[in-house]
Parts: sequence; structure tokens; C-alpha cells
Amino acid sequence: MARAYDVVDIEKKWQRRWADEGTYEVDADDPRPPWYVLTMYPYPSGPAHMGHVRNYTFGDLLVRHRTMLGYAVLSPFGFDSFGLPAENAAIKTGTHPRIFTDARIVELKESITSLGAVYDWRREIHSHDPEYIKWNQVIFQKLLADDLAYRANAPVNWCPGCQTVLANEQVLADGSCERSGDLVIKRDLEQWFFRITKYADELLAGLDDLDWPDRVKTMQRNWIGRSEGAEYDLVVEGRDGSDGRPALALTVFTTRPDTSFGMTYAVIAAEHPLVDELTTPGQGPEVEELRARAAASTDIERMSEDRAGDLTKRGAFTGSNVINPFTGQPVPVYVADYVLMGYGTGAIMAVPAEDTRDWDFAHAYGLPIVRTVQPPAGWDESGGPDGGPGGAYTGPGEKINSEWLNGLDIPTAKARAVEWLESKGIGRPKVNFRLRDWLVSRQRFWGCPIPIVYCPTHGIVAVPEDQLPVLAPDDVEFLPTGESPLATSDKFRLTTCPTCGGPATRETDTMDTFVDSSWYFLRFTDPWTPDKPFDPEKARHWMPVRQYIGGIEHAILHLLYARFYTKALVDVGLAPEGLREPFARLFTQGMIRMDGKKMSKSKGNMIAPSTYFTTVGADALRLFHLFAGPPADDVDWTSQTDSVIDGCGRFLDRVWRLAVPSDDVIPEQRSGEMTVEDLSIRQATHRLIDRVSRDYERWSYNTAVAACMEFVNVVQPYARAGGHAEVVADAVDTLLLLLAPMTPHLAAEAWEHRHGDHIHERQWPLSDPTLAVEVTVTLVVQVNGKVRDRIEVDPAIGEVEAEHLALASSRVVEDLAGAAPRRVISRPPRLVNIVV
RNA sequence: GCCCGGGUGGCGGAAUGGCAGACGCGAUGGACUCAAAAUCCAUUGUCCGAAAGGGCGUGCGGGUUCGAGUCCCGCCCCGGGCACCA
Repeated sequence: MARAYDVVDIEKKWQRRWADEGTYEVDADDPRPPWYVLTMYPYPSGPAHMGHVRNYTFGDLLVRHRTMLGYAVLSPFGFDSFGLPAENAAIKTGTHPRIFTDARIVELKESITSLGAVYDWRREIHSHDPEYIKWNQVIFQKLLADDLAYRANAPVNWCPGCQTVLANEQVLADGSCERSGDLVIKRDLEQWFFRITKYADELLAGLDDLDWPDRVKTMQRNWIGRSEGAEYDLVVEGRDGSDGRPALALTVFTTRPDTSFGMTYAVIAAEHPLVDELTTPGQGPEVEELRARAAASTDIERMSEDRAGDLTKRGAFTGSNVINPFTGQPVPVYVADYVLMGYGTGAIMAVPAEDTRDWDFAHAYGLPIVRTVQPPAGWDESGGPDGGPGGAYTGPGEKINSEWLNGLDIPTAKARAVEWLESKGIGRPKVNFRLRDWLVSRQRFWGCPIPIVYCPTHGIVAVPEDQLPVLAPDDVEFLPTGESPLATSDKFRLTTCPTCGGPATRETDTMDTFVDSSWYFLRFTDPWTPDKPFDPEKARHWMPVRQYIGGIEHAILHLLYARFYTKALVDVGLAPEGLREPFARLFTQGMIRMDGKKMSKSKGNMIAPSTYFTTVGADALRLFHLFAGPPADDVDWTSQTDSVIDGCGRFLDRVWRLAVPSDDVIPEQRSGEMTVEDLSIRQATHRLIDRVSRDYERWSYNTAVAACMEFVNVVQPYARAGGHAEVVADAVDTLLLLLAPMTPHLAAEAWEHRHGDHIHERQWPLSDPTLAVEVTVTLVVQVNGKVRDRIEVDPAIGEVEAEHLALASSRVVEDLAGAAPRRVISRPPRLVNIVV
């Protein structure tokens, strides 16, 4: 599409100007109030895609708008530059990940600049910069010193085909490796963890005060998964210690201690340490088979066997019984794969009557069922698949079959049961979390090395700060071997102990890249300090981020880790006291979809933004993204989208011709006394300020754009018909100021033509309240809720006056045909409804 | 299965309980032009009607209200998240 002005030249010109003049560089001593806006720093994957464009358009608009409102806006940019694609490329092509990554950064930076997005580039950081690696490692040491980092054995995802450990993200939904397609298995390895669970309660409570989308908060709450209940011991039958053998008990966790009288069996996880001890010789083969199956299968497989599957393959009797302390009766202990070692105690008391999973299992194994809550009338006892409500009953009700709990409601019974357990010394109240500690070890090359040395005499030794950063050597073998590529480099691995100087080996794992992104926003506040990750005073000045922008895909991991890290950094003394939450406000934009699928490289349905930069221009593309619909909604990229983008370009052309007219288009304009029409344009101008300002505040950019379009539809004919020069000038200038954050190049160039100075250094326009009010409004007259007439009235019209006007309407008189209205609802100045 | 979103013209989407469909795309007609592009003007939910005008209409069924796209109850469909968490 041919545009009315030289889009490419003008856009390049202003992009250079903003950079050269440092328009958006700010420092902490700036007298203006601080306002920190941040768009999630991207993984550098090459030129920007449409998702980036959408993301950075919203961010840039905010930067420019807030600046015009008089804030010192901190708008930094950086790259989440460690990660797998670079390493995979290295395996494939032999190119060093740094070379690969640096090239991708140049490309992405170029397209972000072409979009017209502005940043304080002095603050640019890359996760793979030695400086950043150093501070990442310093923080790791601090966490280690405060026992927030620790080493433990843990199962990891192992791909037999690639002979390597995989990140969870690399394991597909069906449990296979994303690269080789082999089935991923679990392997136990020594790994590093961060103690995020220490903050579980605070991470949960902190959500309440955050101005975040509810859906993200809900996802985090579910992820943290706090549940209150009790833990208690089940003595193994015949192992109470009375016969001289040591006593043996199984500890179980339950959220329903009130149902204990209904416990008819117990279950332990296949990986539970007591499995061997509990299994009697006769049951050995059966238990062993189940165990083997559980070990070989992924979690995904366990689930896919599911309820419809063959339940009889999911458990095995151990041959042992435990005593239900409430009834004193023995119940059998099963091993089953529906109980997970990783949660609670890895063992449960099973109450089939009040738990659906236990119900299904009990049915498959012919175990007894005892109800302890009275189900409502009509509850189907058999719980048949095609019947109505039935089976396990988990709702509220009166306790039954429970001796001293009978007649109580569930909450009271829970409390009584816990009191009883405590008084007997066999149980206690217990809160469990679904949240696990954060496993940060990655058997990968392209990440931040974990700065640890293993010494035969001193064990785990932190590399001292003056020897940081620990950097990976360049000459390593990338081919997958099953260990971190760093382990193949003796030059790297073999070292001396910092404590005793004796021979020692380095940790060869690197950190999860989510570690890098857990504090980069803090580094941005002060990327220059030489002796610490950042100056806490600088962080105090800018933090928290007033508006954080990013994709919903980070709703849990990144956003939870960053919250944890911020709290941990405060506690180890690196971040300012009192800072608890990093992101005060979060916005998650919708994604771009094509044919119903997410637009992504792997799906091969990418639309390159660069093709638009060189044709309709960045402004038109930005306007499209703003105009397409509510920012939080997904955008469908269809065959019609190009037409809509052209439409945005057409609108900008109209603005251009209005703002920078050539003599043959706009006739001579009047001056002097103003007419009624002049005044109405003037009023429309001030109403536009109000409307657009309000829409900016509520993130309703599509309606803000619509308002501007409507305005041009009115002003253009007015100007062409020779409007009042002053009124036209005011209208056009206002329009440009309101558009400046959305379509910055056009606004800047047109403004320069008109005034010679820089529009983005101007203040956001303020409306004159006396002009912004509406002069007349349309009073709608209804009879029985149906519109019968419209009357132009003074907005200050009273209730009675409006009623009189309505009743006097000829249309109403005709409709009433002499009948008296039963009732008149008068809601001046918009509506009168006459009921007959 | 559970938890969130969301269903409005041919399409994207507007609408503090008060004129449903703003704005844009597309389409149709017109002006300009030798012609086209660009630009400008007009029409564009649907049905009845020559018109004036009127009926119907926001996934379905009820309800509250003078008045419901909007609030309440019960469904249907679509999208997303979580999914043996005891």
C-alpha cells in the first residue's frame, strides 16, 4: 500500500533521533517522580515475531505516555540470553553458543528499534555477560550461606536416546523427548535446590495485595497448593515394640482426619522406604512387579492409565496390616501408584466412602467401604457409572459410624479428631504444600556455572567472590554424553580447593535460566555498580516495577521464582529492606493465533513484522495491534488482517494530510469571531482529550483509537470547508499529542513540521472542563420500553421537565391515544420511559 | 473431573442496568479520471413495506426490573489452565 508520506525515511529518522538524543535515558537523581515500566526481557531468537511486536507496542506506549504525564520513566531492555536453542544449534552446526546468541541479539534489537520502541539502552544487560554471571554466582553463594540453597538427591528427566538430562519443558505431554522422541525416564542424581518452600506462606499471602489478573493469581495459588490437615502414625500390626523387635509405624497425611473411622485400608507409594519392610515374602513378586512398572513409567503414563484403565494393575497388597487407631482394628496396607512419594508422607489412610480415588481402588480390590458422612437423600449407594449422584461422597453432612464424632458437622469433627490425635501423642495438625523446592541444576553448557568446588577433605566449597565469575571454557565438546558438556573439559573440571589448595573438582552443572530472569529487573535499576549486584538504594528508588508486561505462559514459573528471589535477596541483605514484591501491577497480553493455533516458529506459521516495517511502516502495525481489540484478548491473524493494517495506514495518511496539508487540499481558513460550528469542533477536541485519557488509563486502546478516528471524521470535512484556523490548529495539535504514544513517528514528524520541536517532550494535554461538557444530549423517549422519539435537550434538564417534554411529543400522544400513563420513569437527561 | 475466560452483523469488535452494533475491515452504489489507482461521498443486522414506518434480534430456557448484551438460576457450545497433591 502506498502511503501519503515517506514512512521508511521518517521512521528511521526518528528512531535515530530518540537514540542519539537519549530521550528516554533516566537516572535516579531525576527530579521527576519515578515510574518503572518493564516488558519481560526476551530470549533472543532472531528477528522479532508478531508476539514481540504486540508486547513491545504496549510497553512503549506506556513509556511514552507516562513520560508525557511528567514521570521519570525507567524503561530498560535486555536479553535472557542463556538457553537451549543456542546449545542445540551448537550441537547441530558446531557454532559456539555465544556467537550464535550474539548474532540473534543483534537481529532482535534491530527489529525492536524498527518498531520505534524506546529504551534506556545504557542499561542493556545480557544473561551471558561475564558481569551478570558473576553477580548471579555471588547471589548463589549468599543463598548457600543462608541455607536457602542446598544439595540433595533428586530424580531427573533422562532421555536414553539423547543420553542427557532434560529440563521439564523439553519433555512433551506424552512423556517423550522433544528432540529424539524417546520415552523419558526418571534417574536419581545429586542436584542443587533453592528453598522456595520456606516462603510458601508468604508467596501465597502476598498475592492478595497484587494488582495482577485474577487468573494468574489463581494459577499461583493452585501451584503453591496449601492444604491443612493432620499427620498421624499407624502402628504396623505385630510391630508395636512389645515383642522386643523395634516398633514400626507408617505416618500418613490427610486433610480429612474426621473420616478416620472410615479408613478400611492404607496405601504407600511404590518408592516409599518402608515398602521392603512391610512386604511379606508371599507378596514379594507382586509388589516387585508393581514397583518396576511404576519406576519405568512416567507420571504421564500413570495418569493415562487413569480411572478407566485396568485398576487391578495399579496396586498390590504388601501382606502387612496397620492398626486404625480410631477403631483399633487392623487394615491392610497396599502399594499403589496413585499415591505419590513426593507429596505429604508418601502414605495415606484410605477412606473409600469419602474419597473418589479410594472408592475406585476399593471397588477394584473388593475392599470394605464404611461411610462416615451421611450423604443426602437419593445418593446412589452403588455409585454405578450411569446412575445419578453416587459413589464417594465428599460434600458436607452429619458424621455417622464414628463413635464420639457422630452427629457433628465436618469442620467440628476435624478439629476433635486432631485434638484426640494430639492427646494420644500419635498425631498433630499439619499444613502441606504442593510447591516443591526449586531444582536449579541443569546438565547443560549454555547457562550460568554453579560456582562450587568439591574437595575430598572439605566437601562442598563455595568459590570465593574474588575468584568469580566462574566461566565456562570455549573449547568444549557439545555432543550429548549424558553429563554436562562442562564435565568433559578437564581444564574446567579439575581445579584446586579454595580452602586447602589441594586437588578438587568443579561442579559442572549450570543454573536453570529462570535464575537469570529472577532478578534482572533489580540489576536494571543499577547495572553499573562494580562491587555488588546492584545498589539497594537505587533499587529502592525505582522498585517495585509499576507495570510489568508479558505473556501468560509465565504465569507460574517466572513470576513465582522472581517473587521468591526478591524476598530471598532482601533476606540475605542484597535488596532493600521492605521490598517484598517485585511487580506491583501485571499485564498479560493475548497471543497471536493463526488457524486457531499459537503463532510460533515451530508451527511454521510466522508472519514477519519486518515486511510491514518497509511497507506500511511500524506506526501502522502498532496501530493495528492497539486497534485489534482488548489488549488481553488473543488476536486471530487471518486473510483479512492485511486489509485492517492497510486501514490503519489509511487513517494515518488522513492525519498526515490534515496536519501537514498541501495548499491545494485545504482551503483558506477563517479567523476572528467563532461560529456555533467552530465552537462544536472545539468542544469535540476537549471531549476527545477526556475520552482518550480515560481509555489510556483503563488499557482500552482500541476505543481510544476509535475515538481518534471519529474525531478525524468530523475535523477533516470541517477543515476542508475552511474552518476557523485556530480551531483547526488546536484540533490537529491535540490529536497529534494523543496519538504520540501510539504512533510516535508520525506524531513526531507532523509535529516538527508544525512547531519545530519534539512532541515527545511536550506535556499530555489537559481538557478545559467548560469546553469538554456536552452542549446537548439526546433524550430518548420510550413507551413500554420501546423507543418512540428522540429529543435534543440541555444536559442539565430536570426530571419533571424531561417528563413534560416526553409527554408532549407528538409520537407519544399518538401512541397513548388519550390513555393516561400508568407510570413515568424519568432519568434525565438520557431517558424517559412511559408505561401504559 | 475441577478452576478460570468467552459466545453480539459477512469479519475484528463498541456499549457506568437506559437509543444494541461506535470505530474499522469487507461489500454495494456514486463523484473525480480517457481509464485505473489513490481520494472523497452515500448505503450496509434481519424481516415486512414503494415509502413513512413497523416487527424481530446479543448461544438456549427461565427469572428479577418500568427497562437486561449487561444482574440471578438452570443448560449448551468454544478457548485456556490444573489434573491421582490424599
